[in-house]
Amino acid sequence: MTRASETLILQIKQDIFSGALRPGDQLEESELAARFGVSRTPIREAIRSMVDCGLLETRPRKGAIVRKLSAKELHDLFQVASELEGMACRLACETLTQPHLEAIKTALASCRDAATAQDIPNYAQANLAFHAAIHATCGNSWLIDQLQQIEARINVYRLMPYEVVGRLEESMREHTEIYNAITERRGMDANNLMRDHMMLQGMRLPQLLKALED
Amino acid sequence: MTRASETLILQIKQDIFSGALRPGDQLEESELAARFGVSRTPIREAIRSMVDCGLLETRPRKGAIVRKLSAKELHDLFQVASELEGMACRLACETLTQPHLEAIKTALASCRDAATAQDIPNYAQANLAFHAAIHATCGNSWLIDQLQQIEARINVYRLMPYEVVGRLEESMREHTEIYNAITERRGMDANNLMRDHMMLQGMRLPQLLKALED
DNA sequence: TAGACCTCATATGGATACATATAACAATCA
DNA sequence: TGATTGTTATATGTATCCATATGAGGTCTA
Repeated sequence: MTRASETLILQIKQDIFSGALRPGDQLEESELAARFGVSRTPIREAIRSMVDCGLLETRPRKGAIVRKLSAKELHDLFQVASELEGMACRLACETLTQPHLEAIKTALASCRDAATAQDIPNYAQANLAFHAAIHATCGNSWLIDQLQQIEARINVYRLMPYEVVGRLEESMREHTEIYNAITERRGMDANNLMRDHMMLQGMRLPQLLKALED
Repeated sequence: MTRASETLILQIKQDIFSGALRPGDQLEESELAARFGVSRTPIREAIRSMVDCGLLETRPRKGAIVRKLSAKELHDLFQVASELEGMACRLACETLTQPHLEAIKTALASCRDAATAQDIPNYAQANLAFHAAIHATCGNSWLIDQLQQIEARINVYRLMPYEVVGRLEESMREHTEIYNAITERRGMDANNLMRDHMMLQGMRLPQLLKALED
C-alpha cells in the first residue's frame, strides 16, 4: 500500500491550483481529515510536506494557511525561475536529440494554434508544455525537479486573468525565437532569450497581485 | 512553545554533516525517539521534512535512509549550484553596498590566511563564509534559500578529504578574481568566474565519490 | 462606556495504541 | 542439500487520546 499522504498532497495541491484554496486561506486539519476520510495523522504529514515545498506556511499553534507571496517574494521567485529556465535552454542545446526536437516543435505548434485562435486558457497550457518539453531535453534531472517545484508555486499566480492580450502574440514571437536558437544550437542566445522571456512575464506581477486582491 | 521537530531536524542534520550518519544509513524512528526523549510523532515530522529537503529518502514500509547521490546526481546538483552561485554574483554587483563589500573582503582575507597556512579545514570554513557573504549581498531571498538548501546537500560531500592540495591556491586565485570583478561591478564576469570556479570543484566529484566508498 | 481580566471552547502539538506490510528465519519437501 | 513456503517478529503507517496554547466572548470595574 502506498502512503495516504501522497494522495492527499496531490488533492490539496489540486485545490490550490484550481483556485478553490486561495492564498491566505486556512487549512483545518479536522475538516480535511473528515473530508478525505482519514485521520489527522496523514493530513498533518501532507501539510508538513507542503510547508516544506513552500506552498503552505504555519505559525506555531495557528495552523497552516496557503502561502501568500509578497510582491518582492514573487519577483525573487520569478528571477530564479528565469535564470533556471535559461539554463535549461542552454543545456538543451548540448544534449538535443531528434525526438526532443520534435517534441518541442509540436509544443510550439500548439502554442501557435492557441495564439491564432486567441484561446488564452489553451495558450497557457500549451505554454507550459513548451517549457516542459525543453526541460525534458536538458538532461539535468535536479534542474528539472527544481523547475517543477518553482512552477508549482508560480502557477497559482498564472491562473490570474491574462488581461494583457497583446502579450500573447509577443510571447508567441519570443517562443519562436527561442525555438530557433535551440535548433541552431546557439546555447547562450537561447539562454538569454528565455531568461528575458520569463522576466517579461515577471514584470506583469504587480498587476497580477492587484488582481488577486479583489 | 516552538515545535520539537525543528530542534530534531537541526540535530539530525548535524549528525549527517558531522559524518555520524553517512549516505545509505538507516534511520529508525523508535531509536531516534528514545535517543531524543520524544515520541515517534515529532520524529516522523522531522524525517518527513528532511525527505522534502532531499537529505533523506524513503521507500514505503522501509523507512528512511540518508540519501546517497549517484555521480550523475551529484554532477547535476553541482551544475545547478554553479549556475545559481554565478547568478548571485551577478546580482550582487547591482546591489552592492559598502558594508557588504567589507564583509566579502573580510571573508576573502580569512581565505587567504588559511591558504597561506595550508590549513585546509579552516580554508573550507572560510570558503563557505566567502560564498555566504556574496549570497547575503545579492538581495534575492529566494535565491539565498535555494543556495542554502543546495549547500546543505553538497556539504556532506565537501567533508571528504581535500586531497588535491594544489587546488587550494588555485581556488584562492579564483576567489580573488571573483572579488575583483564584484568590486568593479563587472556582473557578467563575476557570474562566469564564479560558475567556472564552482564547476572546477564539481570536476573533482568522481574522486570524492570513490573516497566515500572506503 | 471603554478597557481589562477571566473563563471556556477549540484547534494544534505530542503521546500512545493499533493495524499491517516486510523481511528474516525456520521447517518441510523435492 | 537446496529451495520454497509458512510463521513470526518488527518497524512503519494510521488512528485515537491527552495536554496546552490561543483566541473569542462575556463580565466586572473604573
